[in-house]
Amino acid sequence: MFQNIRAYYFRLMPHLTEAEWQALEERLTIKIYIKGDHIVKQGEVCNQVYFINSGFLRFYKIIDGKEISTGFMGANQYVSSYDSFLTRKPAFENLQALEDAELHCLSYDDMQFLYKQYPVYQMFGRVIAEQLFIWVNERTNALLLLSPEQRYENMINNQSEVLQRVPQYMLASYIGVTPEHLSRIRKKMMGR
Amino acid sequence: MFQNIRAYYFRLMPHLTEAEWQALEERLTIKIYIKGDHIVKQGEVCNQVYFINSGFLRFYKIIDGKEISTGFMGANQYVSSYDSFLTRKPAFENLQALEDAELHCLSYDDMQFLYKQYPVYQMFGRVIAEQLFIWVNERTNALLLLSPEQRYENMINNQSEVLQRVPQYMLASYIGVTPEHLSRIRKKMMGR
DNA sequence: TATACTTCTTAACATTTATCAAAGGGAAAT
DNA sequence: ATTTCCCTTTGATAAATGTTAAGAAGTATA
Repeated sequence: MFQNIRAYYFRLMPHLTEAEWQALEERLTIKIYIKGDHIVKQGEVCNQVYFINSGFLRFYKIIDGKEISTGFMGANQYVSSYDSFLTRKPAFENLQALEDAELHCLSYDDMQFLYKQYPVYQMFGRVIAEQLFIWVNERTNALLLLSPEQRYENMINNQSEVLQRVPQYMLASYIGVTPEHLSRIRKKMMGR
Repeated sequence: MFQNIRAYYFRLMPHLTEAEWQALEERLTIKIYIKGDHIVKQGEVCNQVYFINSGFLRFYKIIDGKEISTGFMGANQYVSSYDSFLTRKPAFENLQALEDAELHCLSYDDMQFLYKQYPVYQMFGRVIAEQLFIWVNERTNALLLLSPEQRYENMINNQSEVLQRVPQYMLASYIGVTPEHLSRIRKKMMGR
């Protein structure tokens, strides 16, 4: 049932015991979403962290009536409106299934329980937060230091799965340009 | 000697014991930097986390021969080239004292020791990483969703200390525009 | 199949921001 | 007091990106 997420945890924490794992496993729930469904809506507090067993998700928000995609995640990744989850404040973003998805869910209360009862999960929380920090930090640098064209090239080189699964107009807003401009960038890059 | 950082830790972890604190305290070292000094240089691995007891620091990097400031930090803040510290890879950024500074330092090895020996510090590492994530996440959103003018307004409202301590051309690169353009933004905002 | 719908492309034009150059102002040094 | 240096402002021009509108290509739906 939980092979993928189990492998994920044991890879991250090789010394995790079966007892510790079971304390987690018995708190996991499974949710199925179909394409287009919302897992978290802007304005709600996010009460879960999700492990993507299968499917493909995105974060997006509406600004001035326009959709702006802010992240894409596929199978075997952890995902959450983590700032909302941590601060217990309403989420700024929507989390949506771009393809049918099976998620394994852990609630905020259960996670706090695990933190308290099993110190090893403090380490898990630390490593997750560290990875998220590293990831967001890279994204900030890309937005501050690279041109839209360079950001698109980065995606081609490092996130080709996203390119294949996501319509171009979502990509455009993720890169920080209009769909029309991304189209021009692609044309300009054709020769290479 | 270590009142400030001590208060910081106990505020973050009210149940910290004296024994746990002392294990940390005896591993702290003090370093003094004068205005202009580099604490971490681009290309070096960052081996310390720093607590700013006094002074003012910035991160910056050189791109195409131009300086771009990527962060400013003042007293009673934690600071580190944290992605380099975590990944043990060379830092992408320079960390520099903009004013004379006294830093309290903890090495990577000592931190790993504390993580292993005192589980409470796993929680500390988690909370630090979580705070960093929330902070960088906000910055990403500002860069993706706000205009340069709005980003400058944000700094006026939320980081006025930075405005007072940092020359305008450093601010400009932090906001993501040229110094000339920031000057025009300021002119345009004069009326309000 | 026909129709509607969504996405992508293209073009003309508008706006924002960068670049380059020069001048002004203030602080530190002589 | 004068000079020098660094920072900021200003102006003219150029480059990058957004906006609007239209059409093309592909896909789902009746």
